[in-house]
Parts: sequence; C-alpha cells; structure tokens
Amino acid sequence: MSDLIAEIAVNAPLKQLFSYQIPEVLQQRICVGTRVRVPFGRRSSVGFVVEIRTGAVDGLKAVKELLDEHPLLNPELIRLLRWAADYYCHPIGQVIRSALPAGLGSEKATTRIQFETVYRSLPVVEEPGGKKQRELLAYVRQQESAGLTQLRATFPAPHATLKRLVELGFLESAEQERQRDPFLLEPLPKDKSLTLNSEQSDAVCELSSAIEACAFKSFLLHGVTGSGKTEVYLRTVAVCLDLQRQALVLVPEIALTPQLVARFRARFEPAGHTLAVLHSGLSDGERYDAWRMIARGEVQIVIGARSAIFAPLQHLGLIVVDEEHETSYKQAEGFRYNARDLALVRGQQQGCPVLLGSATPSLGSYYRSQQGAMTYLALRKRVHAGAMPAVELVDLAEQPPEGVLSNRLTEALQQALERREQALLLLNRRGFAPFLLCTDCGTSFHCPNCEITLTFHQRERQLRCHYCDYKEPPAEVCPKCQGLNIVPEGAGTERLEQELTELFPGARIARMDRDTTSRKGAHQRLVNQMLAREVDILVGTQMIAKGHDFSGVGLVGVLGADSILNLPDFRAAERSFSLLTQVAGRAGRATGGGKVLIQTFNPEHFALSCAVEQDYAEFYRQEIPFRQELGYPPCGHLINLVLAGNNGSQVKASAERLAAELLCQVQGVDVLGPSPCPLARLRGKSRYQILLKAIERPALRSLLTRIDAAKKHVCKGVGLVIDVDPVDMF
DNA sequence: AGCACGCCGACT
DNA sequence: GTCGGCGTGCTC
Repeated sequence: MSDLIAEIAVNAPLKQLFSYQIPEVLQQRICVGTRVRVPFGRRSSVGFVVEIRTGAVDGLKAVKELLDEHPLLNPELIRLLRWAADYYCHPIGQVIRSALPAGLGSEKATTRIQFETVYRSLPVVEEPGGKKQRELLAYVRQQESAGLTQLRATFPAPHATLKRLVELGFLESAEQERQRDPFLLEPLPKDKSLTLNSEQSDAVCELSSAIEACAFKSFLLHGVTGSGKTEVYLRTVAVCLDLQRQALVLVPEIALTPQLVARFRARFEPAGHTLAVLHSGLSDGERYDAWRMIARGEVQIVIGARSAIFAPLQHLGLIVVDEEHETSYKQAEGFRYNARDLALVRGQQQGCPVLLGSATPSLGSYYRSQQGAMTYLALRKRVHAGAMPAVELVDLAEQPPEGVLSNRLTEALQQALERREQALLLLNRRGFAPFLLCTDCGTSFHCPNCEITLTFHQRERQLRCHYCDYKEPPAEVCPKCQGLNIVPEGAGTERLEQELTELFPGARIARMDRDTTSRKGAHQRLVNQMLAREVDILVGTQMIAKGHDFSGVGLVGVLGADSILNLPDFRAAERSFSLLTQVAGRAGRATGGGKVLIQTFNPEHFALSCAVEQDYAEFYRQEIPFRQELGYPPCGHLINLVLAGNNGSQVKASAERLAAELLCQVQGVDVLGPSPCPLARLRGKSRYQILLKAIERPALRSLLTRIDAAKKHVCKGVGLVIDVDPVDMF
C-alpha cells in the first residue's frame, strides 16, 4: 500500500529521521514544519515534520496529533536547519529545538501572562523629603505611570522608596498585566537622518541594486569606528522594506547595543513598520509572542542576537550581521552553530543579499572578500570630527610600574581629569587579583574542579573559580607551611578601581564587569551614568569596548593587552588586534582625536603596532602567511573533537584510540593530538582534544562521516563533542 | 534522552 | 525467594 509518509525529527539526541504514516484526517492540515505528537518506542514524543513523501506504509506507526493550527516553522527554515544539523553534526531534533523559542520542544506552548506592580502618581502638590524619593517621584510623574520592571532599569533597588512613597500618599500602586517589553518602553530618540558621505552612498548604492535583484550576494562592509555603518544599514533596510520584503539584523548581544535598536525604531516605527527585538531579557511568553508575530508575517524587521538567525521570516530581503567578527555569534555549547556563517547559508538558500559589517573584520571574511567571494565595501573616513585617535604603546619592560598603572598612563589620566575628559580603562580580568600566593613557600590556590587558579574577590572576601561555581573563603594561614604572608598577585578590575581611588581621590570612578552588571538593568545604569558624565574614569573588562558611543571619552588605557596576546589559540593576534582597535575607537568619537595608551611587554608585536597605526590591511598582510603556512583558517578548515569525563585515564585512552582510528583514514586531513585541552580539567571533568585539520573542506567532511563508526572506541562515561569551525580552543 | 529488558547482591 | 543496582540497546 502506497500512501503519505511524514519524515519526522523527533525530540531525541538522534541523527536520523523517523518515518510515520499520516492518517487521512490529518492529510489536509499537515505540512513541512508542523509540530506533531508521535508514538516513539513505548512512549510518545513531540516531533517536527521535515519532509512529506509517498511510499509503502506497512510497519510504520501513524502520526497521533497535530500540535499547532499554524506551523511554527516554514519549509525554508526546515531546509536551513537540516543543512545546519548535517554541517555541525548535531541531532536534527535538537537543532530544531534550539532554533525555537524556549519551551516549544516538549509540550504545548503556553503564553503565561505576567503581572507586576504599576505605580501611578497622585495629584499631590508638595514634595517628599528624601533626595531618592524626589527623583523617583519626578520620574513617575513625568511618565504618569510606571511599572516596577521599568523603574528597576533606571533606579537601583527602588522597592523600599516606592513603598514609602505609597505610604506617604504620593503614589498609588496596582497589580497589572506586565507591561510590554521594557525595550519598547524606552523613549524613542529623534531620528536623525544624516546625509551620506560619498563612501556611504556608494555602499548603499551597491547594496540597493543587490537587494532589488532579490538574489544572493554577500558583502563585507569594512568601516572604521565612527564611520557610520549604522546609517548604511538603515538605508539598505529601507530599500528592502520598500520592496515589501523583510530584513533580519543580527547583533552580537542586544543588551550592549540599545543605541542601534533605538535608531532602527526611530527610523522605521513612525513609518508604520513593525520591529521585533529578540533579546535575552524576554520571558518565554514574550519570546513566544514575538516568534508567532514574525511567523504570521506581521513583522518587517527583526533585530536579535545569534538565535535570531532562525527567525521565521517568510519574505527575507536582506540579512545584516553587525560586528561580524564577534565570537559570540558562535554558540559554545550544545548545537555549536555560528550565526554569521548560517546567515550566509540562509541568504544563499533564500536568495537574498547578506551584509557583514565590522571595523575589524574577521580574517575569514576579509580573506573571502580578497578572493572575490564577497563584495568588499570600505568606509575609511569618520563621519564626524574626522581625526582618528592617537595610539601609543607603553613599554612596561622599559619602565616597570609600581602598581598596575604605568607612570605614563597615570600622567595621562591626570591630564584627562584636568581637561574634564572622561577616561576608559580596559583590563580584561575581573576580580581583585588572579590568584593568592603564599610568599613563604610559593603555594597558590587552585579550583578543585578546574585546572585554574582561584581569583581573589576582595569585596566579597572570596576566592572564586571563573569557570565553575566554586567559591571558598581566602585562607589566612597557608595550608602547606602555616605561613601568614599570603598576598594577592596580579591585578583585576577590582584592584585597578581601588588603586585609582587612592591615586585620584577626587575622581568619580566606576567599574563595569560581570560582577557589577549581573543585576538586571545595572549595565544600562552604568552606561547612563557615563553618558550623563557622572563618571570620570570607567574601569572594565571587554564589555566596555563594545557598542556604546561615549562621546566624552578623551583617553583610553589598555592594561591587559598581553594576556590576550599570550592565549594558547592561533587567533590570539587577531583577537588582540580586534579588541585594541575596537577599544581605541571609543576615544574621541565626538571631539575627534583622543588618546589611547596600551601598556605591554610586547611592544614589537605586529598585532600591537598595527593597532597603533589602526592599519587593518597591514595586520592582515602579516597574519595571513602564518595561517597559510600552518593550514589554519581561513586558509584551511578545522574540526575539534573534545572528549570529557570524570575518569581521566579513560578519557585519555578513549582519545588515543579515537585518534588512532581516524588517522590515515582520509587523504588531506591532519589528525593532531590527542592532547590535553588548554583547560585540562573543567567542572571536575578531564578533557582531551583531537584537532582535525584540512585544506579542503570535503576531505574533512568525509572524515566526519566515519566518526560515528569510530565512536565505539570511546569509553562509556566519556562524552564526545564535535566542534565544527571552532572559534576558540578552550 | 527515555525507557525497557536483563542479570547479580542484600532484604522481609 | 524478591527488590533493585545500573549496563546496553532500541526507538519509524
């Protein structure tokens, strides 16, 4: 008997699809992308229809139930997801699950309605006593009513003050259905449509014709910091919308790019277009709502981080990937996809142009543009003041500093304070000190679960592991020699902040790192303080280098440049160059000029000298021969096999057997290792890696097909992760 | 991943 | 004599 058969991706960690017959009652309503319930083994499971075909149904079980009236996924997306499952070597069911908003994988989706307290001002003329009370009241009066979520984003811990204001009769409170997405509550800035300079209009012109052609073409927009890339995005998205097509904009992390979101809203919302912003702050319900709105075709522009690459837009006209070099586009766990690479695949599959933008393109994207696989568009001039910041290296070997700051940087800070310019200090290490050391016997303190020293956090008086959740109180007495001379070694942001407070008692100093921004809205508050010039010196980790446009910054100092340069990763130079160039670009954005000081023990390293000159092309020219020689990306391709398990010798033995099995299997593939991972122990698990390297991707792919068979050499209790195109080797 | 079956130790 | 330990094998 020949009948309709559905190929279904089932909610299980299995690569293969399962065939089910489609009962007659469902035949009209079932299609590719629909969510169904199917009998699976002795239980039932949720699955997605991935293909419908005809064939012999004997022996096949039948689809039990249809779970959605309208499919959550469309056939184009299914195609992308199947491609990705195959390419990244990950079970299709889990790939689909991670593409969907949370909670849709297992059971029927429910939209939870959330409630929150909303405060309304009462018509009272007099003013309350406290400063904090007055500020809060003024804010609520201006907004007429405000929800707790919104207030939390602007004021730290407003709860007690609000309660008091209610008691005093200034405010009334009520429980209300939770306000819309807090992002959409932010006041809309005025749209400043700028006249384009010639470089920008050339870029827009080329992009426009590609968008009008409705065919795949890829572009690399290489624009120095402050060169107006966003305006180019806005113009090209406008072209796309004029053609009744939709635009997808990917950003590294929404929380760090509120300005970009605001500019898109200011430009397109007044014209009647609908934006959906997919960010981590959304509740499952909100995310589900946004997803359904997109699937129903009610949204023209989607802005989101990594996972937004799977947004169910039906009439894509353009995909923009902002800051395309950012490593956060690569998912580091589970389904290890790279949203930037998938953007190119999606563009290819759906026939729309893809625009990658960056001030410091990834070596890979630049390489492709050099080879003609991508159209290169350059913005070489800054839009406003023009002058690029002056970058200078401070050789630490020549003048070793007493504390963390070199004399040169201290002087520059002094001058900046005198000139009433703000300063940014980048130190890529949080906490007070990277380790504690007994100066009597040399003992330092390590994490019991990870191969790493514990970071000393002074404020919490704790030793903490930054890789697992381990914490312990700092020892007063050395456990080995009973010595009492235990001192913090090295410096993190917390120590830098303290040193600055002592050096510049009058200055207003703030710190921005994971520790000070973990609470909701804390990051935005720091940014606001910075913009309001309530901060003179901002100390922070990587996150201060990203996104914001702090116009008052005249000085940028970099303290940990060497720590990135010395990472055991072939991309260390690229990372350093990129980070330094990005952070240098924070200086003098409004005024022009500005100064950047980079402290280093490696002043002769080309990554640093190229950053000093802000010379991307020269960096590329020097870096690419090294990649070429070793066959590293972008001149070759990598797959990293990571084995991890509690039993170290089992992990090692498994890795050795697996590597031996894969060795010499395919011509043109190098099997490197096994070797202990740079972090040989993590969260209590021993880790080994095998690196597969090939100049030609097909060779690597064909070796990948043999991994399943080789898996039998891996012990029980040892996990194997296949990381295709790894971005970092940790 | 579940959820079975399956074959060996300490319990009423 | 059984209750239950988790090894291993399968799921259209």
